[in-house]
Amino acid sequence: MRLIQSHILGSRKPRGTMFKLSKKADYGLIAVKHLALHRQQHACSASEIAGEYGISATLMAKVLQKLAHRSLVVARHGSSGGYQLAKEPSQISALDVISAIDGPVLITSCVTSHGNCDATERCSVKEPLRRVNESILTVLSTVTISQMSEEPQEPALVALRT
Amino acid sequence: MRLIQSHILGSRKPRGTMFKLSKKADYGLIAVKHLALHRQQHACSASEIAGEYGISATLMAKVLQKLAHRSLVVARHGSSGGYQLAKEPSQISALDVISAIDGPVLITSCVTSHGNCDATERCSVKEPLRRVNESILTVLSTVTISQMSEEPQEPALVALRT
DNA sequence: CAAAATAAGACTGATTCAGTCTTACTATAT
DNA sequence: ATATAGTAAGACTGAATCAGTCTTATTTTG
Repeated sequence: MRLIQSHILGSRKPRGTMFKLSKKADYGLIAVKHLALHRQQHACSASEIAGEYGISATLMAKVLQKLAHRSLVVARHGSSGGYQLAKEPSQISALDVISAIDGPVLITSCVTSHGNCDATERCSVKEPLRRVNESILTVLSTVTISQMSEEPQEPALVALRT
Repeated sequence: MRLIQSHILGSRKPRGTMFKLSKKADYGLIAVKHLALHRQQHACSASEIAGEYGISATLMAKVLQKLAHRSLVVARHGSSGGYQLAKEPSQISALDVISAIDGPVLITSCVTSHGNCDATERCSVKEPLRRVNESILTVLSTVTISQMSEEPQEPALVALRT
């Protein structure tokens, strides 16, 4: 017998749409925000954070490992160890967290980091989509962890190249 | 023996990231842009458009069917039939096309159209992500098909609620 | 009536994602 | 020193989704 639905957030559900954060990226944001709130206190262990939000401890550990790899958090081994933010919450963007876990944010496979399509170039929407992609990157990099810990404030303006 | 790599754009490749348009949505944008360019001329058949970009005809047909369902294009049956845009290219946004094919654009499962998470609400990032989601919707709805058929112009400004 | 087109749905293989498990390593605290 | 509590890392599994195909029916023109 295998445990199918093991924690609150549940197993995979019908997606309903593309354009979605992976759950791991989601968990990463939760973890980083948690660390931001408990900053200056003790280091938080993966299990501690996981328990707080009803997420599997080992899964949260994996997420935090990736964040540590990208130097967004620092890990302290041993008992009473755990994770702490490596930077100020205002210096960490949502994009930092998401791309640390899921890799680069690209809305199409055409828009690679080198700018070339993965196939013969008859595709006519590559360039327009590249501009859309940049706008989304701008949005994600504008939102910081410290902002995510506050209430809504002044709307910022993001340039959208059309 | 089965034909594995049947058309130019190729079969599935490692994704490398979340936050990506489905290929069908991509094909939808290509098709709509094509129809915009050949506007006022004859109706374009699915096979005609598919052939132009090296995409499977039946697959392109399915994409166009979804677009017709959402009244973005109109279908004409019979020989010398095909598809035509139902609106002006300036009245069709990238968001229209993408959501017609993939469903509503939601960056997390938490951010449903009803605004409530699919699980117990300990999630602390739901509200910030909802605001990010809105910004992305704004970006996508700002880009029109007519803009995608032009060269880059003036940057537009999109409000980002932080 | 035949040809060419759309319409719609079932089906398949590949891929990816979420989550688990296991093993090894490391540092703290008593 | 040694037990303990933690991180580190990778293999593994089941489920879900996606891309694409195939088949059958329907509609319209010529």
